[in-house]
Order: sequence, then C-alpha cells, then structure tokens
Amino acid sequence: MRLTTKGRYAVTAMIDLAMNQFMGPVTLKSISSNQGISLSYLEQLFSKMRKSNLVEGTRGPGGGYVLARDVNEITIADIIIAVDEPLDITECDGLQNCKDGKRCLSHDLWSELSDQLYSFLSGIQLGDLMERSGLPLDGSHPATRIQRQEVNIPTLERH
Amino acid sequence: MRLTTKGRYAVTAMIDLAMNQFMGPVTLKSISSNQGISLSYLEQLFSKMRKSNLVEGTRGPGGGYVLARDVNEITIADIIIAVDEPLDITECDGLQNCKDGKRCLSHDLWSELSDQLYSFLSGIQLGDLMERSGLPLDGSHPATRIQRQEVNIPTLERH
DNA sequence: AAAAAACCAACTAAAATACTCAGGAATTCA
DNA sequence: TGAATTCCTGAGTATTTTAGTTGGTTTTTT
Repeated sequence: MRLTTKGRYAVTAMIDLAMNQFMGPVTLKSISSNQGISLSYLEQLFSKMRKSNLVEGTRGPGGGYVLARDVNEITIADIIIAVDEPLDITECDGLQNCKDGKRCLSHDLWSELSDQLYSFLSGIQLGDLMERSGLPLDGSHPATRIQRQEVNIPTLERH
Repeated sequence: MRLTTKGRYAVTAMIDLAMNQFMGPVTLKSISSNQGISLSYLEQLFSKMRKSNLVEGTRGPGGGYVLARDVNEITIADIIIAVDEPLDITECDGLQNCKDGKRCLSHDLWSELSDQLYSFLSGIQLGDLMERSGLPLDGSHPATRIQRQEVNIPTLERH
C-alpha cells in the first residue's frame, strides 16, 4: 500500500464532493477551483474512482459527480486504492537470492505492516471525517464524540 | 505523511539490520545482497537514518552499522520520517482561494488523517515486528502473543 | 443550436525514485 | 607502512510517477 500526494488529492476531492453533493451533482470545475487541483488531473482521478464504483457522473448542464454510495460506506482505503494502483510487485518471486529465507522474511514483515495499514485506513469512512468537521451534508448533523477503534496486530508467520 | 517504496526499502533494510546485528556491525553490502537493494541507494538511506540517530556506523574492516537504540525504541514512523522528507507543504497558506473556508477545511481533514496515520505507525516498533517473526535477535525470544493497540480519532476543529 | 458538463487519449513538464560513478576518510590487519 | 575494508559524500543519470496540457467526443439541458 502506497500513500502519496496523489492519494491526498483524491481524498481531498472526495471530501469536497461529499460536503457539496446535497445540492446535487458537483462539477469537477468547482472542486478544481475550491481545492486548487487542475481540472484534467481531477478528470483522471475521477475516471478511476468511477471505475471503482465510488462516484457516478452525469453529463450535461447541471451534471457533475455524486458519491455512488453513502459516505459511511466509502473508506479512505477505497479511495487510495482506486487512484494509486499498486504496480508494487517488487517482491522476491522465489527466484532471486532467497536462500536463507531472509529476503522472504523481510518482505513478509513489510507486507504484514502494509496489511495493517490497509485495515487501519479501511476503518475510517468519509462520513467519519465529515461528522467530525462540523460541516455536515445537509446542515443537520452535530459534531460527534470521539470514537475509538481497535487495531489488531496479528502474529506473523514464516514460510 | 507519505508512504512510498522508498520507505519500504528503509524499513526492510532496518529489519535486516536488526535481525543480524547480534553478531556485530552489519555491512550495507550484506543488506544489499540479502534484500536486493543497490549499495549506494542504501548508503543514501542510511546517511539519513544516521543523521536521525537511528543507526550508528563504524568504518574499516569489521565495521558496518548497528542500531543506535533498542529495537523497542525505534518505530516504523521514525524510519519513514527519517528517509522520506516531507517537502509536502502544498497547503494553502492563507493566501489562495480560501474564502469560504472549504480549502482550509479539506486540508485540515487530510492533515488530521495524516496525524492519525503517524500515530498508528509510531505505535509499531521494530521489535514488535521481529518478535512476531519468530526470528529473534539472539535466539532467545519466543514468538509473542497478539497485542492490541488503541487508536484514537479525535474531534476535528474548524478554523 | 448552443452551452455545459462528463469523458477520453495523447503528449509534456516537473519531480521523485533508484541507481551509477568516483572518490575521500577512518579503521583494521598483515 | 600499506593494503584492504568499510563508511561517507557528492555529482550525475535513467526511469518512473506526478501533475498538467491540449484537443477533442459525447451526452444532456436550455
């Protein structure tokens, strides 16, 4: 799992979208000017998010994007995964100098960590962020209380 | 907070170092061949980690690197921060189109999230990973039990 | 018909990543 | 002393990723 500025742009854009969609579809143009992200970069990001069923677009005047699901059913991990494709398969594929197991082991440790990170980010929904911002969808939600989340670090296994 | 393959290289290298330093200083050459990372890239990474007081180098034959602190006092966040300098200050600095607070708000939400991620990764020590791997420092540590960690998502504030 | 918007693809500029090269400085050991 | 080993440094380079640009097309509304 990677976490770059690209993911930040996507999350930021989705927050903007979530905060404004109660008035109907939100145009990329408005997100672009609100958040200072270039229009066609947003187009690329939203193209991927649309293919991952996170948003839906409608064309024509009055068109724009809306979330494809409820804000509480879209996690930060969903957004980052959609936009930041892995390409990250630099793992030792059984061939290279894996003699003593060291290489495999380190890679496993990292991928365990990466899984933990993923489940951490999967535990945070767009809605969580918005509720806590005091700027709810339709103006009716009060800021909510602190929540706790348990994260489990499991035992690793060697192979 | 960013999390790229560069950070992964650094964490992987540190795990390798931690697993082998009980025999004395570990050379970058050995990490390089174990982990398949180029020597001089490792040199760059370790230069930064040395400046962050995570490792200590000794020169000459028999030299190499050792951890500057106990494995339980080096967190994954320490490593990633050391190696992946921020440069990430693309935040609206009060100037741009911050009229209605939208831009600031999204940025705050992101930086809140980033802080949470940081404290998540600060809760995982090198030693945690190693104990669970079943390959302890000196051959004496047994694999330990599952641990739980509480992560707190605090209320966000607007400004 | 005209305008507004999503959609799409190719190209480009800038930055970050990962590596190479070439050496210097400290240390050990023959 | 001198040679080997290793850290340490900096400059340069190739590749990849990021971010943006350009120039369209399609769909929909007015």
